[in-house]
Amino acid sequence: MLSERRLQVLRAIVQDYVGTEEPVGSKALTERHNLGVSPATVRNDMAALEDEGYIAQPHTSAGRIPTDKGYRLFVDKLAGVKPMTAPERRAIQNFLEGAVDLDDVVARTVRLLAQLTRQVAVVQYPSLTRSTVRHVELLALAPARLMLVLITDTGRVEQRVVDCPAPFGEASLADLRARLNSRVANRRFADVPSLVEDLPEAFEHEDRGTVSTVLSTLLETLVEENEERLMIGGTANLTRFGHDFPLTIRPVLEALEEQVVLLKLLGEAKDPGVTVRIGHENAHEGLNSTSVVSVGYGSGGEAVAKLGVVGPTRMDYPGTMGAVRAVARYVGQILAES
Amino acid sequence: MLSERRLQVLRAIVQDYVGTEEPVGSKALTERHNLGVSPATVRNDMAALEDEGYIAQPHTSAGRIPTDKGYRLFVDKLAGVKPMTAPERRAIQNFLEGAVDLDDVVARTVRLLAQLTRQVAVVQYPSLTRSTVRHVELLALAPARLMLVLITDTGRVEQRVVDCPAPFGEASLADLRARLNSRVANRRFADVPSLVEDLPEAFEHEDRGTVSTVLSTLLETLVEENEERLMIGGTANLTRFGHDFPLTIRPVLEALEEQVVLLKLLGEAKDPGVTVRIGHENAHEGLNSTSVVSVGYGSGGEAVAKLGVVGPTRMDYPGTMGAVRAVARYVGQILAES
DNA sequence: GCCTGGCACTCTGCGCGTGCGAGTGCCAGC
DNA sequence: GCTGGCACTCGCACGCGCAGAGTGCCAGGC
Repeated sequence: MLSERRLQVLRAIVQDYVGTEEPVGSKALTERHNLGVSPATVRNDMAALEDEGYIAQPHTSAGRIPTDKGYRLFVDKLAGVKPMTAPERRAIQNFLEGAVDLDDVVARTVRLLAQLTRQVAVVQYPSLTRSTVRHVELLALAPARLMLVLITDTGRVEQRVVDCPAPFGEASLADLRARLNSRVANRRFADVPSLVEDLPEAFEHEDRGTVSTVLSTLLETLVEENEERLMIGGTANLTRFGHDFPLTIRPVLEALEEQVVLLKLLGEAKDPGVTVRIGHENAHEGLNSTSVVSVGYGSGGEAVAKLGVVGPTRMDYPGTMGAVRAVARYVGQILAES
Repeated sequence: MLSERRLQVLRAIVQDYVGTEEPVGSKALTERHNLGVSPATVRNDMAALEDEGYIAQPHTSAGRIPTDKGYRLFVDKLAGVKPMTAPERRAIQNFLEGAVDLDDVVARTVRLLAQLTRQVAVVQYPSLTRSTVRHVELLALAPARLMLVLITDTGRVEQRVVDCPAPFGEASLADLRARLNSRVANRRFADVPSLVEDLPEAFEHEDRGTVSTVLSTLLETLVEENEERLMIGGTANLTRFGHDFPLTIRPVLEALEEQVVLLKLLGEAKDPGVTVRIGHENAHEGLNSTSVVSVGYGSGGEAVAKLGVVGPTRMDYPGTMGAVRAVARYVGQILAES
């Protein structure tokens, strides 16, 4: 177990390194933070911290920089979440309130996050699985061809073309439309399967095939995961990453283009609160020198999707966590209102 | 007017520079291209080309590199469009045919373009203004609140909530829905306004306000320009841009995040064929050291949207133009089929 | 026992001077 | 109008030395 002072030394190292981007030495530490001890003492502590793997030297006779493990300890034990100031919160709220539709909400959120954190922002569209159905619409495109349109409470619209096994009359269509809506409107997606299970039985024998097809298409749409979309922004902030450019940002840009990778990344965060994954904790190789700060957000109490930022492991964790948390909270509010 | 040989020298310079990324000197030129003359002669030609502003020296006693003006001449007079090979064309077709919906088509197109050209790809979603209406659907959300859903032939779905001035009965709704569709289905957006103009007159006086409101919402949706979306990809290719990194790519990344800028950029290309805008020809400052190769594409004979790539002015123009043209052609085919 | 000041050592980064090579411009000759 | 030759100009890579920052260790003091 590390002594209290050593933890303070680690905290000071992280703070200084994040601020200056340069390895920090014992002397500079004692000057900037009043630790109440001399550089020599700090050096001993640093040696101990290095033995434990919390900090490292880029090369002999340079200052120390935190390791992933060091950042982890910092985030878990040494730093809180820095709350946004009141003016900041107002600005967030104002900016998000101007949104006109779901796309706009997401777009604004991305922009906002990128600006606040000066990092790359990733926002997942509100996912289907947790939301509720606002309306289901059925249109006849042809006698044996329907279009199914699903409208969710978060304003998302999904459409699917359904090829029917047999022609489906206008009357049956109206009937199905009405029955469907009376059963599933304002119900949660998760509840839909059991609610529509017995619907085919209410129809004439010749229509049952079509009804079943429509229902299974509907259920497929509900669970469809690969339709999960996300938006990213602030990639220009990658240019502030480091000095050794191309090598560092190339894999990051590549990873950011893989929606799958990003969705997995956000999905991994199970915590109800803000989740931080540091450096090698990220499964994807290209992101081994980045940290991901993410959190769920939702229109009610429940999380329907995630958002977060990707930045260098050397980032301002308290500030970033604060910004991410605040933005998530306000997006949730906006979604609940609309 | 430049002599034939001088044009050849310019062409050789462009080709070599694009290949090597290094200023090209007179000796190297005569070695790689058999111009039939000595380096000294080439030097005279180069001096002339420099006087005319087609090439420049980064510094005294270095080789020459083409200027924007030089590239312009090269593109206009000296280079054709390099057609794709048969296997390449097949690969494009196969890749695009796997798409399941519009989003997927666009996503695949972006990927493909980025891979083929090894540059940043930009694809605009098929725009509304040129396409036709497949179906208009009206749903009652509340007695005086409707949802208008517009489905286009390119598979795009737009929805709007309409607040009515007065409650609108189920019968009137069905009536309006039927009339609307019989008039506008399969008609081009541009024709819709004149086709629905007199619709309110067919309704009872008390419903006319609502009908007008619905119609104006529909028309707004049709012309809505800010709803134009686009997708970009291949930003990782920016890392191959040059040596002087952060400075060069930062503004480019920033520009790429401004949808407005990109839409304008693509919109500027008026030509029916492939359009090339080189360096300072791009209005946006951040793109002054890039070239944009773009072309319209569409499901029928007509262009409904644009796509293109953004890359360094030092790019393989014939190859890029060929790839862009080929991809546009096949996307058009795919859209027409679906 | 822990902290402290001192000291010798190590390593990086930077400025400077040098030599090399690539490329040019010009000129006289064919 | 083309060619070969020649002197000249730069930029760049390399090597050197120096200063500065930082460390580890040790002996002494609270």
